[in-house]
Amino acid sequence: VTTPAPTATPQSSPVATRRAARREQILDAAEAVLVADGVEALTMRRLADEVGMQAPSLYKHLRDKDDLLAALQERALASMGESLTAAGPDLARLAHAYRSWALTHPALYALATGVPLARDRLTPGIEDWAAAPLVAAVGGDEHRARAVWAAAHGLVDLELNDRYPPGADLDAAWTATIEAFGS
Amino acid sequence: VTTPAPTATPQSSPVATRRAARREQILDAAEAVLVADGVEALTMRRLADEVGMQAPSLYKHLRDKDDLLAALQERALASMGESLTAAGPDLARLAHAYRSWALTHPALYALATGVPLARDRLTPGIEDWAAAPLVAAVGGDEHRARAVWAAAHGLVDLELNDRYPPGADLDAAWTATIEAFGS
DNA sequence: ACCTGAACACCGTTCAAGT
DNA sequence: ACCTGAACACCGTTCAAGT
Repeated sequence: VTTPAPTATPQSSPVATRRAARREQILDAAEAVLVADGVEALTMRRLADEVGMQAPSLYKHLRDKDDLLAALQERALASMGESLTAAGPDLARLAHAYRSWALTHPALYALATGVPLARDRLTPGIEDWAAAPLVAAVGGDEHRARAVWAAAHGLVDLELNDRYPPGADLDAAWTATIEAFGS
Repeated sequence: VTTPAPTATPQSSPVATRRAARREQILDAAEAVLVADGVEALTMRRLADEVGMQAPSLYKHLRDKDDLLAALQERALASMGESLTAAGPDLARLAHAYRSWALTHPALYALATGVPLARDRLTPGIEDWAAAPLVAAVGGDEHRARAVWAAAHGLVDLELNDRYPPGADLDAAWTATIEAFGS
C-alpha cells in the first residue's frame, strides 16, 4: 500500500489560494534559511527580510513561530518518507537511506525529530506514513519496528551532535545495528 | 577497572577555593532550575535571581552561558556514569538503568546528549568513562557498544520528545532492542 | 575581589495605523 | 486584504562605576 505523501490543499476560493501560495513562499524561504545557516539563524526578522517584508507582517500568514516550525516538520517528514519509500523493503538499504537523508538535511532532521512537535498542527497520520517503510521492512512487528527506528535515530542523532570520538568508524556501528536486527 | 568520576578540584589557595565554592553554588542553583522548570527557564537573569545577585555578576564566575551548560553536562555525565556503573554488566539491567536515569533527569539528559557539547570544556575522558559500562557489557566490541548506546539513546530521545503514538508499548520496544543485541 | 545599573544588540509578538 | 512603525517584554552580554 503506497499512500502518497499528504498534501493539505483542499480546493477553495482564489483569494484563499493566493494566501496559501504566499504562505508556501514563506515556507520555502524558511527552509532555505534552515539549509543555509541552521535553526538558530531562523528568526522571524531574518525570515521577513528574506521574503521582503517586515517581521510583524509574517503574522498575517503564520499564527506564530511554532506554526512555522510545525509546517517545516511536515515538509521534513514528507520528504523523509519519500526517501524511505524509494529505498524499498530491504533493511540495509533502508538504513542507508535514513542516514543519507538525515546527513544531507541536518537542520530539517533535527527539527523533524528533536522538538516535541505539536501533533495537532500536523496533518494526521503523517508520522505513521513516514515510518511505514520501516514497519514493512521488519515484517509488521510494531515493537521491533520502533526498536529499529529508535536505533537509526540514535545513530544519526549522535552523529549529528558530534557525540562520537573523532576517528570513530560509524559505518561499523551501523553494520552492527543492522546485523543485530537481522538483515 | 573502576575509575572514579573525575572531579576537577586540584588543591589551591583559599581564595580560589572560595571562588570555586561560589561557582559550585551557582551550578547547584542552575541544576535546580533545570529540574524544576526545564531548559528554557534557565536564563542568566533567572539564575542570578535564584542565587541572589544581578545577572552581570554571574560573569565573574562563569565565562558565558556555554560555560554554564558545559559544567552541567559534566555533572550529568558523571551522574549517569555512576548509575550505569552501579547497574553492573548485565545488558538488560544496564538498559533499565539508562532509561531510568534519563526519565528521572529529562532536562539533564537532553543537555548531556542533545547539544553538540564543546569537548574542550569538559574534563577529558568523561564521555568514555560514562560509556564504559556499556562497552564492558557487550564484551569490549566498540562498534557493537556504539550501536547499543545509540539504540538506547534513540529510544530515550524519542520517548522524551513524545515521538511515539499515545498508547505505544515502550517496554516492548526496549525488550525488542535488548533481544536484538543479545542478552 | 565582588557586585550593581545602565546600556547594547538582539529575540517573538501585539497593535494601531496606513493603503 | 495586506503591510508598516512603534512598542513591549524578554534575551545574553559588556562596561563603567561603586565598595
